[in-house]
Amino acid sequence: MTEQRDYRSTVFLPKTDFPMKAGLPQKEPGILARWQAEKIYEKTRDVRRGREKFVLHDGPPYANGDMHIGHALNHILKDMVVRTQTLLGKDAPYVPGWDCHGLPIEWKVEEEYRKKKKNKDEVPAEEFRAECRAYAQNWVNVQREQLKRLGINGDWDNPYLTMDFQAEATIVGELLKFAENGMLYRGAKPVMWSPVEKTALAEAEVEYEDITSTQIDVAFEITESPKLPGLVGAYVVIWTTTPWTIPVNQALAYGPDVKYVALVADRTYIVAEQLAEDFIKRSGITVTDRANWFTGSDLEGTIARHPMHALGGFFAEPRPLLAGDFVTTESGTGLVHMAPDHGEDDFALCKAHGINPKFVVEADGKYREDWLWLAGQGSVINPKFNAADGPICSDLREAGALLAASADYKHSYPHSWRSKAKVIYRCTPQWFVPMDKVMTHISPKSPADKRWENEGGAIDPSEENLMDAPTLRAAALQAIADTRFVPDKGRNRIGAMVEGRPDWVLSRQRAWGVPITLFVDRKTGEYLVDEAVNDRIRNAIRAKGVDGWSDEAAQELLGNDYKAEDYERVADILDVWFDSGSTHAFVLESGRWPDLLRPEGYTGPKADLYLEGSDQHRGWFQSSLLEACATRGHAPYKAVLTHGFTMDAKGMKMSKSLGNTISPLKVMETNGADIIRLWALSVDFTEDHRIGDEILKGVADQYRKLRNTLRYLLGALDGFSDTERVHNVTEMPELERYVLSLLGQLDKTLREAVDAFDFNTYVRALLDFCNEDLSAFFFDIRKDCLYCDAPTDPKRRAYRTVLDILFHALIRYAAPVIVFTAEETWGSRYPDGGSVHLLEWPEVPAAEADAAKWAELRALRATVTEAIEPLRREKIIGSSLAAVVTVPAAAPDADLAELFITGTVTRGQGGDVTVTPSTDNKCGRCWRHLPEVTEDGALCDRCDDVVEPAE
RNA sequence: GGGCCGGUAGCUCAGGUGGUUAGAGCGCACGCCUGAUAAGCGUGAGGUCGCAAGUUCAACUCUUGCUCGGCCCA
Repeated sequence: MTEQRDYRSTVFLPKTDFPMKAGLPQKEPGILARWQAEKIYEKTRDVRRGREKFVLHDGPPYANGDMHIGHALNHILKDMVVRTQTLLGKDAPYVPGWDCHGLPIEWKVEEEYRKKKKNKDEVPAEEFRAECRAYAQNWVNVQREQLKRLGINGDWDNPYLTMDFQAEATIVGELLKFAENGMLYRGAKPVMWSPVEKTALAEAEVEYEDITSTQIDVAFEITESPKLPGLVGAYVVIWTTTPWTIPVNQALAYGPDVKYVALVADRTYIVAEQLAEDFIKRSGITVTDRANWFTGSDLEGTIARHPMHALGGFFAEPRPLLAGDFVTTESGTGLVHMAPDHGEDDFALCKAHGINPKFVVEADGKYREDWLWLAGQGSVINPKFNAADGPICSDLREAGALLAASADYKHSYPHSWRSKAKVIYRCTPQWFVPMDKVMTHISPKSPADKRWENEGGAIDPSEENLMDAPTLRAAALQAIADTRFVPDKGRNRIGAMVEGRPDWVLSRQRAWGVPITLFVDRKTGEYLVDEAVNDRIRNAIRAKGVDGWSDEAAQELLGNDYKAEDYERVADILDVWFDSGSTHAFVLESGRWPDLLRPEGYTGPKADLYLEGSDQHRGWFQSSLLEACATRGHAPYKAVLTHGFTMDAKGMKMSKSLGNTISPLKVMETNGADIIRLWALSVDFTEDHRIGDEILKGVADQYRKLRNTLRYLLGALDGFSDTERVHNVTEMPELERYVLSLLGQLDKTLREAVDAFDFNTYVRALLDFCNEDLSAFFFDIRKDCLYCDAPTDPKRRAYRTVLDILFHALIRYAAPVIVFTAEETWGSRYPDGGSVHLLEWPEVPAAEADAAKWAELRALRATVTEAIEPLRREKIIGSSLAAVVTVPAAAPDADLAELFITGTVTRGQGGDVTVTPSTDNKCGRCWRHLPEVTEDGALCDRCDDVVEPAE
């Protein structure tokens, strides 16, 4: 036996400096710094200038606190949209923004005051607002750095802030459009009011908590009853958990279909039959007789008197019994006391009967100084005030009207999200946007227009009234119908909300926000609509921000035609949702970001896409929709994409108190931004989804597989140049053509996924292709070719050509997902090749392959590998190359030994696959077992040809 | 309490209009290779499709109830 030679040095192994271990947390900041230095965002704009636009309009996060997992998910999705659209060749600018006004910031600043023992009410409003501005700006800066770190490509140097003077002026301008078009009215309605903050609250600013309240039963004596005269002198019993509303009672309500009974005890009491036993238990009365069963409608026209009627005045007025559909027999007495000041049902029912609110409870929760009962007392949310031994109950008891009182009623009750204090319904003058007023300034689509749009089809009868009456509600519903929703269920959700929502309460009695810049005529109560005045207002805000609206400036703003003393300057500020609802106006239309502008003559929605969490159906999607429909007649967006919420590993909501939060900042520190990105784009974001250690570990594994595919490509392509390229696909081996056809399929799948914003499918298809078709199949089979064939061999050249095509395709597909790794990979192959993120979607060469034949071959391949396994187990063979395989004669025509990575393959008579150990000697270079090899360690013919000329 | 949405292997996800032994990737176990090497390849074990009724010849797929979770609202 001749001496065995080591042929390792003659084998063409992959060669690359690209490390297997990523070290993302260390590497990413460096790549980021380079992008910033090279102004990658501006470069992206430059290379796409003039192309078809795709405008994703950023929904502004609130400038308060660190980035959390929700921000990360949202921005990664946005970045993916922008990057994939850019990859497709579109000009897709991204201008990030922040929501800066509002109560939470105001509260933080006030909190700091309290720490410094400073009294907020003594600080001038302008100074206070300046501190709010600084506070917001600080968090904008913090979040901006955190979002940049995620690899989000945007115009970070020029974000939009709702507190920019330009923004504030535009918001005021939008408000004045509402005013000019009669889309504002001042009304009184019970609104959620926090006596602690002394302000009305938005629904989003209220949270519900379980509390225990005092429940009381109160008797109202009947003085008149036209249908049931026998009831005069009897007492109707009402039940309430808010004793403090009794001093503002103005009526009583019964259920017209509810069955009532008169309980004879010391006096006669009227309650719902079904609730009688509960009442008897609570009050402890001894019932001697039950008489007079009747239905609620028999109470029509009945009048009672207030228990405190002896006080005279308001309390001596009659209390009518009114029919209310909302009265149920689930709890209480089946009779409800009505205080239109303090309940929505109460307000509506009383209004329908001409009973108006009295505005008795003041902003701080105390009764008015001139009120006959409990004047100046309160606060009404104080438990002691409402307690069984509190002033209300004591007075009622003394008047003989208190039948029961106990502090044991558990229920869910609204609280302010900031102060955690109880809130109340309170009637106050507020500014509203009417949902159901016909908008004469929005020209309705004529039936003819509509028919034209429907391509000659008939008019949908359900839409006919929408055309006739373009109320804000109707216009919004039409806009919803015109908008693409991804996923489609979002349409359903926002549609139901808009259909049922009440008028929009715009006013807030706070300091940090955009003013409702209206002058109200003190005599007529009408607000002033004057183009010249409005111009001055807009200019003042543009110059000075919200501080431009002040008493000092009033006369100047009004000009010479009006006297300031004749007008009330409205001091309320706007609901912050109006701010964010107007972002489309000051971001997409202002021209401050020229990249966002649409070409001359463009009409319709300015944004292609809004993309936010599903909670924004009630928030930004809706406020933007209403704002735009009222001012422009259509939605500001063509499509709305919503994502679900991120839960912990068990699917439970994350909360600080549970300690199950996962900070994206921490994940970036330990795993890297590309890992969070891959996570966000792997999960089904249209639903709620999870994150946790195990999940992140899984994502990191997927990342490693993908990274290694890229690393292999880099190594295998070492030294590849155009001279080696095989230009004609038809000259390539069938396997290469097959893989190219698979790449073509992948390309199609990915394009469709981009169009559908289905990033889960996108990432999965990409990873599966890398793992299954490349690593476990193509690369494995061609290992021998790459390592051992001569560099000039046509097969090897074709293989490397396809690897090059794959590299250029995959690096582009992967770039929007793992933005840092893609850049690292690209730079590793093309150190002077610029950024991978400026490239366009790859052109994949068309390649034909017999799909059915290849499916058969791959199935056969699986059978063969399976058949080899027993021999391995019994240690008969190790490498599959040492296996000799017999396959059915009908097996497709192909180089089977090559495909199976085995020794010789022969076709047998039967349909079975059999495997035996090879008796051939093993080539010392390529390790294949071939008959021509004279002894183990000698060369096969191919290797001999390759090695000899080189020596 | 109401509206809407969801619950398929350890993890992430596929499973048009109901139809044979419910799939993939990863992970895991075991093995191979030692020339992608803190890599690569193979084989295998994992699921009463949240639970319970019902409709049907037949349900992961339809209906109802329950349960768990989520968003929004009260």
